[in-house]
Parts: sequence; structure tokens; C-alpha cells
Amino acid sequence: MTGIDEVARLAGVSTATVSRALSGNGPVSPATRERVQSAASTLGYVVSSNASSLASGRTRNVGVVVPFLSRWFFSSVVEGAEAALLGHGYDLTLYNLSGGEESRRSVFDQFLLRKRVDAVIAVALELTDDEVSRLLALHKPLVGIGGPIPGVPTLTLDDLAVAQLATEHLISLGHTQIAHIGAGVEFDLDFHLASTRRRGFERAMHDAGLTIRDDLYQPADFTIRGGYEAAKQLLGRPYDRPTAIFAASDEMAIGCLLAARDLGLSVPRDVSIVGIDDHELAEFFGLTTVAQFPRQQGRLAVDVLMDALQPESDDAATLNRELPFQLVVRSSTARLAD
Amino acid sequence: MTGIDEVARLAGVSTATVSRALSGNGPVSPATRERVQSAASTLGYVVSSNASSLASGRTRNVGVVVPFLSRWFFSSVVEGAEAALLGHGYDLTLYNLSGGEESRRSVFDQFLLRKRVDAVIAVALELTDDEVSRLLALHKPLVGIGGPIPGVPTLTLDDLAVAQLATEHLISLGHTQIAHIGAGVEFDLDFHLASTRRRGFERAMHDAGLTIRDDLYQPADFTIRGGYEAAKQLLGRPYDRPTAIFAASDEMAIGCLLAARDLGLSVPRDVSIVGIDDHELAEFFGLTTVAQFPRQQGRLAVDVLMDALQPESDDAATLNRELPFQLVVRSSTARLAD
DNA sequence: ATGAAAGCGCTAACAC
DNA sequence: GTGTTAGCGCTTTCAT
Repeated sequence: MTGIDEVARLAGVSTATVSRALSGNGPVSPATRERVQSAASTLGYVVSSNASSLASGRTRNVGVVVPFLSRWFFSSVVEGAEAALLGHGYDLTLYNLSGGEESRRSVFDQFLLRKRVDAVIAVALELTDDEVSRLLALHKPLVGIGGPIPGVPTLTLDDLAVAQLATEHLISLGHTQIAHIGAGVEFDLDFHLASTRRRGFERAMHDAGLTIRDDLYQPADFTIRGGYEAAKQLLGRPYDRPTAIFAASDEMAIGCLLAARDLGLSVPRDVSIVGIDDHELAEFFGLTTVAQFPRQQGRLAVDVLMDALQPESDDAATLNRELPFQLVVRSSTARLAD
Repeated sequence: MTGIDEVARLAGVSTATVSRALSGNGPVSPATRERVQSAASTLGYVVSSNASSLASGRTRNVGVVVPFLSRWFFSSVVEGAEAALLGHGYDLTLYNLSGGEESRRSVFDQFLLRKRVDAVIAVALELTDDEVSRLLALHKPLVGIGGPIPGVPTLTLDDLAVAQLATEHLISLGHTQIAHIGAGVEFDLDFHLASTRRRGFERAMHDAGLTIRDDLYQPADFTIRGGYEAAKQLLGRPYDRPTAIFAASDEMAIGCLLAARDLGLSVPRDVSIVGIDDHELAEFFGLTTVAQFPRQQGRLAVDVLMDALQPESDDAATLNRELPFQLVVRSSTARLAD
């Protein structure tokens, strides 16, 4: 391993100057900077991040904590964050909490505290006050996606508005008998996402003067299979069948699509279906949905962190930010047939 | 931040002893170890990984390099690796190469060389000789998944055998008019996975004395949509329709399933379909497939690395290892109707 | 603008 | 089994 002193020798300067020239911190004349850079590249020199971190207190590494990885939403967020971090010269260390309570404790007790990361992005995680305060006590900026987390800047999707929008789309097409597939309490983690979306549905119905039929609500588990089974119950009944379904996620909505087909119903002629997410499969299935943009969410979280890592940043400058969403109308919804 | 010396003071020992007691390296009497541990935990002390790495030369961090993240296979591998690493007290730093050539260079030129990782797992990546030799020059163990990479221990799936097995399953059910959906050359990256699977298909057909009809080969792009469109071509023809399709991935096979339905064909009565992967959706769709086990592949790669990181390890001990695979028969395949 | 030198917090010889 | 001490390779005051 070539070290900083070899570069210094080759460039004919001190190690201090090499450090300044390469990091961009501190004044260096253009001429010497040039010499240092070429010396470094001819030697193939790359700073040792450990030594650098130890001396400077910065690691150029951020921890990203997710509850799952092999789900479209989370892996997309991570992908977006990774790309953004790479652009800033940062590494991304991944912590997956799907291992349960034990792994969660070990991540918080050991890993994040090892002075290994400069900041933390928590995706769809309800952190305890204790977890938050320990992170903040280390002066590590923390940003949440999917919050809100009290006392932490968070990027949040307005789930109420999203669900309302999806429902209003159906209402505007003339539907009145609208079913909703949400989640049972066991899936109502993640900041009550499911119950908030249900409230958005109910508000839209209420605002339009429509009655909410309890028999048109089905809980599921956010998977295609769950949506499929729920939709079978809704669409299989011999009378009073809903003419539209609002599913709280695209995966469940795709399950609905498949259930409708299996029941011999045509979408959107016999039933309109709308989801939330703009999942990677949504386009193929022609699913109308309210898009959220997980890759962008990852990038945005990085932007917020980079701001917070600037010394001159107002700590409170970036508080909760609303994430964008957008109705994407495809071929799974249509005007109610007369 | 409480440091090692505070722990030493509280425990009434030297910092060296604290280091030994906490790391488990070097002899410490049970009594002092006990005292040190309780001192550390009352102070909430956690070692600074940078200082530790700088002094010891080990980072307890491994880099995982993937070409994509938001695809089931890759995120599952990473998930498996992450869980295994956590168990060994290691962190996982993620490098996603989907940013193109530029990000690839920056990952190799800058990030991995910063002495930040002890080892590297490369998933489905054909590394250049240069990339390999630079990594090895740093004495960083490197293990590939999906190889082979010359000179690097690799976990490989025997794609030829896998494809052969899938095809033989169809043949054993009496099928003779078997179509294959593979990939065009533009998707034949990843160690010629697609063309190897095609050869496996052809070998099985040949061994059974069946003729390979060129008109029953369709290239696609490994997506559901691609499989759907390819299957439409195969199944839509008015005569000489294949009675079975072997798709080189489950996603394409699922596309076939959907195409068959849309054409009014019943699976498996009118057409049998088999894929490869055991994708998370395979069970829901009742897809017969040859399972590979990406989570386990991630874990296994970690095992290999942990071995290689032992000082006493034979460097060549673990050369290429074959990954397990298994035929999973569900409801998308059946005996050819008479 | 540049150099000298004091650490950053820990580990690993080496002594005892 | 335990303490002493010399670094690990940088960054950053503080001089100049």
C-alpha cells in the first residue's frame, strides 16, 4: 500500500500539503495541487479511510437501515440512496432489520455506534425515543423516510391524501360501490400506513356523500396472494358486487386483477381497480395507481443528509418534507358502465 | 464518546487488557474479563472501528458488489449475506454497479481500495483480470457468486444441469414439442447464463432423441413482460403449437402463464410451463421451477469468506463450489394429454 | 501557501 | 495474565 508520505516525496511537498490538496480542505496553490494529484495518480494512491476517519472524525459513510430488503419498495429506496451517496463520495453500509428484535438491538447497540457512519437513513422504521436520542447524542444526523419520527427530519408520504386521490379517481368515474383492501392490524406497522390509507379512502367516500359499506372492506397482507384472496371474496359474491376496488398497495391490486380474471370478470369493464405505489409490475398489468417514487426518495434523503452534514447547516432547516405522488391512470380503471 | 482508557480505569486494568478482553484476542483471566465487560457496558463503551481497524488492519466490514439491487435475486443474495455477516460481527457495505461504466470504475478505483473492507463478494459480475488482480494485490479475499471468475473462488450454479433438469421434467411428462424462451445476446451477460441454459435445454432434447425446432425458440429479456410477449408468439400460432415451454427464468415463465390465460389456454392442460429460480411469486402462480436459493447463496459466500479470513486458511482450499438446486413441481406442468 | 508535529483511539509486540 | 509502549496513516492546529 502506498501511503501519503510517498506521494509527498514524489510531489516534493509535505504530507500536510498532500492531504490538503487531495481533500480540498485548506489552501493549496493550483500548481502544487496539480503536482500532488498527478503524483497520487501515478502511484495509484488512495487515502486510507480508516486513518482519515480517525484523524478527522468523519467517515464518509452512511448507514441505511431497512426492515426488509427483498421488497421492491425498499430495494428501490436503497438503490436511489446508494447512487446518490456514490456521487458524493460516500459509502453505504446496509443494515437489514428483518432478523427480528435481536438483530435490531445488535444493529443499534453495536454497529451504528461504532463511529462507523456519519449519518443514518431509517426507512419505514419507527424508532424508539431511546434509539433516536442515542443516535442524536453522537451528533449523527438522522433522516427518516416514511415517518414521522418525533424530533427527526423525515420524508413522509401523505398517505391520507394518496388514498383519497385514488378513491376520488374511482368516484369521478361514477363508481359508488367501492371496495377497499387494506391490512389487518398485524400489518399496520410502518407508521399506521394501512390505517391512514383506509382513513383517506373513507374521507373521499364521505366527502362525496357515498356510504361506506363495511362488507366491502377486506384486510390482506400487502402481497399479491393476499390481494388475490381478498378480491375473490369481494368479487365472488353473487349480488351487490363492488364495481371498483381500491387496494392499499399495487401488489394487492395486482392480486385483484388476477382474481378478477379467474372469476371471468373483465377489468375495467366489470370492475375497476386502483392501487398505490407504481410498482415495477404496474405498467405491465396496466394498473392505474398513485405513484410514489422510492428511488427518488432515497436520493432525497441523501440530499437532506448532505445538507445536515455541512457545518453551517441549521439543524432545524429541514424538518418534515412531503414526498411527491402522482396519479397514473392506465387501463385498470374506467367509467362505470351504465 | 467514552474511550478505551475510561473503561480501563473503571476496571482497574490497562487499555491493552481491555482490548484483549473485549476482542477475545490474547489471554485474559476470566475474572478480569468479567470486570472489563461490566465496566464497558456500564459506560456504554463501543470500540471505535476506525481506530481499531487502523491499528489492527482489519475492518470487520465486507463489500458486496451487485449489478442491480431491485431485482429479487440480487436483493435476496444481499439479504442472506447481510444476515450472515451480522452474525459474525461484520458490516456490509453495498456497491451497486447499475450506474454504468462510470460508477463501476469509481467503485473499483476509489471505494474498494480505501482499505475499508476486508473482503469482497461479487455477485453475478464478470470482473476483468485487472479488477481481480488489484483486489488480490490488497490481500482482500474475494468470492464470486455466479462465476466462474478465473483465479477466484466462486459459487456457481450449474446452469447447464439446471436447464437440463427442467427440460427433462417436461420430457418425462411425455412432451416432445417443447419451446424454449431464452435471452437475446444483449442479455447474455452474467457469464453467458442464458446461452448455457439454452445448451442445457438442447442437450436434454438431444439426449431424449427429440428434435429441436428452431421456430420454438424465442429470445426475451428476463422480465414478465418479455416472457409474456414471447409466449404469445409461441402459443398464438394456429398449428404446431408447443405443448410445453421451458423459460430460462421464473419471471419469464410467469409471463408465459399470463399469456396462456389471455389466449384462453389452460395451464397445464393445454400447455405445461417450467421456469428457473423459485422466485417469490412462483408459489402463488403454481409455477413448476428449478429452485436456486439466493439467500443461502449469500450466506454461503459469507462462510467462504470467513474461512478465507482465518489466518490459517489454505488460500486454495475453497475453489469453485457448486450451488444446490432442486426441481419444485407445482401445478404448471402435467402429463401430456393424449 | 506550506511544513512540523501532535494527536485521533486503538492493537500488538514485547516485557515482565 | 497483564502492563508498557510504539505505532497504524492520516488530519489539523500552529508556526512560518
